[in-house]
Amino acid sequence: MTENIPQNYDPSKYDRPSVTVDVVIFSLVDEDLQVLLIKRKFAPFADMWAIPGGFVRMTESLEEAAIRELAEETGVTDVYMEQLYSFGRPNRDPRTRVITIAYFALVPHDVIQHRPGDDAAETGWFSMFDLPELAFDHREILEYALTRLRYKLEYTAVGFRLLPDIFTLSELQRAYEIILSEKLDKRNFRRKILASDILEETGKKKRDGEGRPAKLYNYKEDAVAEVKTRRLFP
Amino acid sequence: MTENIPQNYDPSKYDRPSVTVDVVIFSLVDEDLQVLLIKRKFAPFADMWAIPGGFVRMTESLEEAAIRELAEETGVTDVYMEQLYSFGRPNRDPRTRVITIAYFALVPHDVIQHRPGDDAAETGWFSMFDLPELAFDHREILEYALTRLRYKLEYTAVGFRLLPDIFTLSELQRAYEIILSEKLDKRNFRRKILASDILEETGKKKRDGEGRPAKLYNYKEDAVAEVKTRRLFP
DNA sequence: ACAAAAGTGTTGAGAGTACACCCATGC
DNA sequence: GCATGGGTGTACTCTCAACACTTTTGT
Repeated sequence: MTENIPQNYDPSKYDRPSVTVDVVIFSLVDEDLQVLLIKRKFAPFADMWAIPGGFVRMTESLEEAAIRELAEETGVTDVYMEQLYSFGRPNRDPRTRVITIAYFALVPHDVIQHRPGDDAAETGWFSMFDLPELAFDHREILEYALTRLRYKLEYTAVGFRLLPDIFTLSELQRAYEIILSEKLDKRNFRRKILASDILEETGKKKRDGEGRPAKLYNYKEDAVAEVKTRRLFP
Repeated sequence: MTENIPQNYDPSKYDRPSVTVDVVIFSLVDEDLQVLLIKRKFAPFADMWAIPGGFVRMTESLEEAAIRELAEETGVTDVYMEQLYSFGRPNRDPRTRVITIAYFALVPHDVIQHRPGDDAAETGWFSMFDLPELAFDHREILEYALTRLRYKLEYTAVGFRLLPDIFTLSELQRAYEIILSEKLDKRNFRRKILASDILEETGKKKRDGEGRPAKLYNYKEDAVAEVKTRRLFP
């Protein structure tokens, strides 16, 4: 039950931890899987980088808090986001007990609005494969997020949520290769992605630079979030 | 980051929600997947059944809190348990803001100690397929837990964590059938389970009642928790 | 000997994997 | 015409699914 230690205790009587949401914001930047971090200005961990996040307000749900944090940092709302895990080691924040519910979001790079405004904190994009020193237990959270992202790519088809609205199959394959850190076979990739039936041709073609123009695809809006397939890649 | 809305705010200044852990305790009882519930004695939801849980103490981690709750209700500590999801809709508890981190545990029925002591709350086992009316959003939590349990059974081999230390393959298959609510093919089941290489023969045989005595198995202690296989069942 | 549950193999279908060449365009 | 990236098919292997009879025990 939600509380019953004894049940007649007023929950408000107990010591209460602070509760935050942290949002791991993934994007593909420069052929790299990157994550948005914020530079802390104050102790503890002053001048170190940290995952964007903040307190859960008393009137908003956890997911609303995560969406709000995401919007504050990126100006974006309609992206793939899911709850990752909750972290609550007693001294993860040296000041006081802070429990954080971590989310992760997949954001197409082209929709992100740089907003140095708001809380005026310095932000930066960092490669997931070359992270700076991080505040709190944030490295652990990022590593957990990467594991989960890779896992999801293997048995669902969320990868395109990191790409612009329309994209080529080569771009999608490159996204998968970057995140999984392994090379995939072009023909097998295309067959499987198309077999999952979540993409449709736009009829348009991408003509830029050299080479044969590529068909542009978008994803079907009615595609179920969790495409229950077998693992997409070995 | 863990908190930075502005960063120099003392986290302790914010309004803080109460934080609980709720533990969905699964067990196999009478050829049925059942869950342990507690009868509430006080408002809100007086006399309704609820998932056992309680406040997270300031000095314990979330997992420690879940283990403590589990031990309080069942007297058992060394079982399979994992964090399920965090639920935080603002009015899920009508009294005040309560965020709960839900866990689920798989407990072999034979190790459970009935303990009507402790908080003297009435407890009961209920079929997951015939639940009573539940307090708070606890029905939602239970349904989520069942979905997750079924999903895990499909691609890992945690099913035996609901059985006694040693068990027969028929007992294990029955456990899977009960939880998945579908009949499985005996030969295919045995082949797959044995192929996953997490069980070993004890050399003993179960001789009770009629029929040919069955080999008894136990699971290898060194079996990795997450057996990364393809889905075990269709 | 018979009732009851344990145990065991094979076949066909579908999915996964590996692999190499032609196509459309820009310069 | 050549450089660049896009696009395509096939053969082999492996996994999955369907399916029925024999074995060992207790009574």
